[in-house]
This record gives sequence, structure tokens and C-alpha cells, in this order.
Amino acid sequence: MSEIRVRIAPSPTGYFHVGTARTAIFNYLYARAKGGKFILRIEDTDLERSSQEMVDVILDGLNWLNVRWDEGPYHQSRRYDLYPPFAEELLLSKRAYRCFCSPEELAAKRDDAQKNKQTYQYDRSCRNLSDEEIDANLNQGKAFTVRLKLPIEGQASFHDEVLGEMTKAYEDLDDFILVRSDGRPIYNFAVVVDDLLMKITHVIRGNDHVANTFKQNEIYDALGKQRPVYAHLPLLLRPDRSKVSKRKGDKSVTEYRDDGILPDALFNYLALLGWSPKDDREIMSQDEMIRVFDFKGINPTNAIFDPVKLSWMNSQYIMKTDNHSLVQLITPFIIEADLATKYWIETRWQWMLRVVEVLKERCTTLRDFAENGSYFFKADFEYDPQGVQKRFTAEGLADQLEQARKEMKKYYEIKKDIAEKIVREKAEEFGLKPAALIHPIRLALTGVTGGPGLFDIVEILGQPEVDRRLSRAIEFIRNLD
RNA sequence: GUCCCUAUCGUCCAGCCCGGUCUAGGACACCGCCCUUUCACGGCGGCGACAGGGGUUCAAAUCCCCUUAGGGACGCCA
Repeated sequence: MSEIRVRIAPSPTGYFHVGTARTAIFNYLYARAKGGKFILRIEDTDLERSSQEMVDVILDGLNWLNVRWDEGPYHQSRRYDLYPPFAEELLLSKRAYRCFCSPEELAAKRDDAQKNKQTYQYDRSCRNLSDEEIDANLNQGKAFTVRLKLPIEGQASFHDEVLGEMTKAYEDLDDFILVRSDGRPIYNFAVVVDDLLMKITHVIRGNDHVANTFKQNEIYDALGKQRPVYAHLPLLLRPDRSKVSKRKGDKSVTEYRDDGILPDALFNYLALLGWSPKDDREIMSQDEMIRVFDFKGINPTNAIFDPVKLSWMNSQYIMKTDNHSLVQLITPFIIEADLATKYWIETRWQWMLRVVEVLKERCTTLRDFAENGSYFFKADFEYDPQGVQKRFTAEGLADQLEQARKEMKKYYEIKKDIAEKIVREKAEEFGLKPAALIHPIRLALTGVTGGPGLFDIVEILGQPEVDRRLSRAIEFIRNLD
């Protein structure tokens, strides 16, 4: 068998759709699994909507996801002169014909059909024009489109690797347009020519394209070319079961990135939406997936995109990520939250490693590090009101904290075991359970009631800072009533 | 409206092709317990589905038909 070649052909809309990302992932996985090539082609014939920035959104997104293409990006807009010869060929072989119907005429017929609740189909009025009629029209300078001549009866069919055998009666298909009156190709025609020229062997795309597939097959046949293998992927749906879309506010790949989702987590999640390795594995590396990826594992049913499960998967990836990488990854978020500067972080790298270590199993996204761990960077936080009620109101607490503070101040550096020893001894001295001291101290140090183990926090914050924060809290408590 | 496709826990996925091993398995979410200084993590357990109806068969989640529901496609858009 010759080399397997697959492609994605996104149109640059300035928004990198998660569905596009998943299609890319499936193509990529298939190419890698079978030793083939993955080609990127930009479908930018809609000129008003295409700019380099919009193309970059897609390129950046793919790169970020670690989905690497082997060829391209090709730009359809730069390939205009490639299509006419194919149209000529079809005209010459009589597999296509010129249609002189005006857009207005056709629109009127369509409206008419709609009014009478009839299904609209082109009436093929130009299909059997005589050579004389055609010449006459041409001499008059009448504009024409090129339509493909389809069988009137019988069945069109193809095999789909996901959906199985697909059939459609020819009476439900009409002589669709291949070339506009201005000479530019229509999508279906351009796709076939491009795929032919790029020697695409397998077309893996969303199942919203199955109707196009019937048409495209007719073009392959008319051209006398071999059709590719098809695999139509299930679609991604929203929780209300409609298709995910920008208009409804669904998040793009770019937004997930900006929210602190890791690329490997999104890749993993998307790959498993509609595909299964057939065992119970969920967290899988790219290599693992490549090893077992096959069309057999693709489920034909549309799937709902569940951001909650994505979050879970992301937290799994965060826990697996080494601390050094994590510090690098969270740096932009720390800066964005105005907690520290890049320089500040870089000069405190060892310290950052410890912060990340105690936070990582409590964070779902990279952004969470900045949100849940802000007290590591800022001391002027407010105390959580509910926490105050619960943890700052015990009788004699301020004095007890003051004693603990003094004890800690004896140390230039407080390691966690020393901190723990002090707190537990003080608690015993006061006839309290350790928790009665631990919780107020945590609130004093962080402003919140949850988080990493208190003694870790003490060690990371360091003695002078702990002292300052305890003093501040003691004063706060004394002013409570 | 017409055509195409799909149909297993709330959600994702396994089982279906090659009927019996399915009192239907895993994951997310949810609930409970354990671990524990809190929050998490982790562990254990619970809740929870074969859309409905007909066939075929000794036997159907698995095969066939109908109904219903959902999705998609119906442009001189891509």
C-alpha cells in the first residue's frame, strides 16, 4: 500500500474551535499510528474573512497542542489556477455542463419550492442544451456556472470506516455547481481537486460532511480518480445537545489555554471523546495513543463536551508535571494576577519550587496557582469572614497566638518539624487540641481556611514573614470586639 | 419539509460485528466512610443505564423491523 496521507482543512475564522482541534488530533494520531503524513491546508477562499492573524490562531493552537503537521500550510487562495483544467476536463468529457441560469432565477425557484413545502432541487434545465444553444448563449456573453451531471436514478454509496455502509438515492441529489460564474471553484470541487493533488488517501473529518461526501465522490468518479477512504467523526455537542459553536459562547482552544489548561490534558480529553483504546485507560500520553490508535475505536455517536471532566483530567496532568516545569507554566499567570514580576520569580526559583509542590495537588488549572496561592506573594489579604467567625473568636486566642509567635521568633529559620513541635507543645500547655491552634494560625498566615499543611506554609513563608503575619492577626483579633 | 446518521448510567467510554461468561464494566460528577491540622490527594463503598414496541431464537444490550427521540446536511458559503 502506498503512503497514507491525511489532512485537515480548517477555514481561518479567528477562532480555534475545539471540534477542529479534535479533528486535527484524530488525523494526526492516525498518520502517526500508520506511519503516514499529516498535511495542513488552509481553506481561505473566503477572502474577506481571512487574514494572517486568523491563520495564526490555528497554527498557534496546533503548535500549542503539540499536533505537528508534516506538510503545509497550503493556502487554497494561492491555488486558484489549479482548478480550471479539471473543470475543462469535465466539460470536455461531458460529465459536467454549463448552466446559464441566473442567480435570481434560481433563487426564485428555490423560494417557490419552499413556499409549496417542496424540496428544492435544481431542475436541470440546462443539462440538455444543444451545442447551438450553448454557443448562442456564449456569444451573447451570458455568464455560466459549471454543474456536474449526475445519474438520475440508482444509488450512490460508499463505505465509511466509522459509520459503515452509506447510501443515498440519486433522486435526492441534484446537479450541483462546481464552478461559479466568476470562474472560482465551489468548496466541494476545490476540496476534491486539492485532495487529489495532495494525494490524500484518507479523509477524516466531522460527520457534518457526509452529505458533501456523496457529492465529492461523484466528482472523483467523473474525473476517473480513485476515491479516498473516509472516516466521519462524531460531532462535539454542547450540554444542550446542539453543536458547539463560537456564537453560543463555547470556549475555543485559545481560551482553554488562557484559563490554564495544559495542552496534553486537552489533547488527551479530546482524543477520548469519541475514541477509545478499548481498555480502561484514561490518562494516556500521545505515544501511548499513537501505539493503539485505529478507526475501530471510534464510536459513531456524537458526544457532549464536558468541561468538568476536562478539569479533572487537567488536575491529573498538573500533579504529574514536575515542579520546575510548573513554575515556568504558572509564571504568566502569577504576573497577570499582579502577584510578582518575572524577575522576582526567576530570582526565587528554589522557593517557587516549594510553593508549587504544596499547591499542585490542590489546583485544577494553572490559573488556580495564582488564585489559591496568592498569600504566598501578598500579605495584605483580608481574612475570610466565615473563617474569622469560626477560627478567631476563641477565648484567649490572641494571647495564645502571641506566645506561639514569641516562641517561633527564637528561631532564625523555622523548619516544618520545629513549627509543628512548637504549635503542639503550646497547645498542650494551653490544654487545647492542636487543631485549636493550627486553624487560627492558618487563617492568620493565609487569610483562608483551607490549603496546604500549615507547617509547610510556615516553612515556606519563613520566620520573619510568619512573625509579621501573626502580629497583624493578633492585633486584628484584639480589635474584634 | 426532504435526505443521511445515531440511540448503554446525568456525562464520556467498554460490551454489540462473532447472541449465552451482563444480577451490564470503567471514568467524571454526586453521596457516604477511611486517611487527616484544614482543603485537597489517595483508598473503600453507594447512587445510577441497555429509549419504546414488535419479531427471530432454547437464549437478545447484542440480529431484523417499526415508532420515538437526538444530531447533521439540504447556497454561484466553507
